[in-house]
Amino acid sequence: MSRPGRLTTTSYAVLGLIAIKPFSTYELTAQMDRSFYRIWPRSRSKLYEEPKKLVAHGLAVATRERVGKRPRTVYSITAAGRAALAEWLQVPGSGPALEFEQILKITFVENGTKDNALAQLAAARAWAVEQNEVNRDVGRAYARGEGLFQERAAINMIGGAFLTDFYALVARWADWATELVQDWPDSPSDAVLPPGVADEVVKRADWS
Amino acid sequence: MSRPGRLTTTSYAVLGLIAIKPFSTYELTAQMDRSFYRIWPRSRSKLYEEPKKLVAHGLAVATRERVGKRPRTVYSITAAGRAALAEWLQVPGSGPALEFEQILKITFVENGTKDNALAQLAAARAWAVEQNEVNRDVGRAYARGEGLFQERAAINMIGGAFLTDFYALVARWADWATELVQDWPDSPSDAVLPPGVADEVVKRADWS
DNA sequence: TTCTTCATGTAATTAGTTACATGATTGA
DNA sequence: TCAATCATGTAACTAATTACATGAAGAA
Repeated sequence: MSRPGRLTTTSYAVLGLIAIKPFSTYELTAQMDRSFYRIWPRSRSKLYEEPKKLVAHGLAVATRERVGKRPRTVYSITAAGRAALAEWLQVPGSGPALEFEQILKITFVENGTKDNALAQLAAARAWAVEQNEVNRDVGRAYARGEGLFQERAAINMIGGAFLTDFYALVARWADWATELVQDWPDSPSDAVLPPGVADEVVKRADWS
Repeated sequence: MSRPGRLTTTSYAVLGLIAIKPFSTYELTAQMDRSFYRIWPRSRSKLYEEPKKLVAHGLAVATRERVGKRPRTVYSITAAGRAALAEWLQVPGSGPALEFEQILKITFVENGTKDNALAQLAAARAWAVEQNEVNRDVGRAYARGEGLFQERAAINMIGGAFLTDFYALVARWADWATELVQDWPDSPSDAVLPPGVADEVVKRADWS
């Protein structure tokens, strides 16, 4: 009776995809890129494993097809799968978790130079610009009615708007920080906070 | 000569901490919470392993002390360690990675109810309020000159400001999304995008 | 003196990534 | 017909988490 591994958030993410329509594993990886990769990043190879778990739990069924002499597997959701999804949606998800290596490096920049800090900030801003351009183009296409799965537009907008604002935040923050750091002395450990800056930032936290 | 594992970003984060001053492993876990946990979250047990790797690489030295009859280990950085840190600061870090399960659930909420979506949004807002209150209190204490390691204030402000703005973003986004979702029909799969919303969001992406 | 919280770790397990391998299709 | 790219996976490895265990110190 081979214990199938426990279902993880990633399992449900895959289950959510095949709830839209059946997908082959390869198609799943493509869909991940477009649907949840930016809020739930996982490697491609995961998407070859997870569906097997779903099948073991009876939440999906696998259909073997062949393309030429090459086999491929298409996964479809079962009734039990839909029920499991609905239940999963009822349990509160966890709040956002952030990994931000560029800030981490700035946190320890006293062991390096002011230029190191400026470079990390520039990289962060460039990252935001790049992400934003992709995001904006997809959004525009969608607004023109060109996107895939248009019937999901209202739902997708919720997450899309968050990312839009997030990229803008990263860029604005990088600009703000760059101005501050430019006034630092060469050695970051000698940097002092200009008067008023701390208060101004604290004031931005005054909404809750 | 037992191959020590490769150094990861987490290794350097720990190295950055002991560069401030020597810490015992337990103190390291406490420092992590206050310094980098929110931008580089790792479990406590990691902080018992990583220093051993640093020692194996010659970047730190371990001093065995005892408290009563109980031993403890204090780690200090070496000259090679400082050099390694400085070098690490020169390589560009990766951009922010986000994991946001609440949005993930909203993405697949067509398999559930409108209330499911509203509940996820409420949870997200509550999360932001909670994080913000802690963050704001720490910031205020710092502004009054009460925080630990005040000499690092200018540096810490950079990352602190990002988090401040991030929490505000999450809350404002949740409010915005809640208003939208409240107008949905009961079944999320029937939701349609009100005219103008898509354009308005796309416009917010128009800065790069 | 007992309970709780602080302090200090190890062991077992797993989720996830990186690297590899190769068939099918298309266009130059 | 050759190269490039799309499609389809497996295997090996490891970073990270969860669960467990227990001594010290202070409070009640």
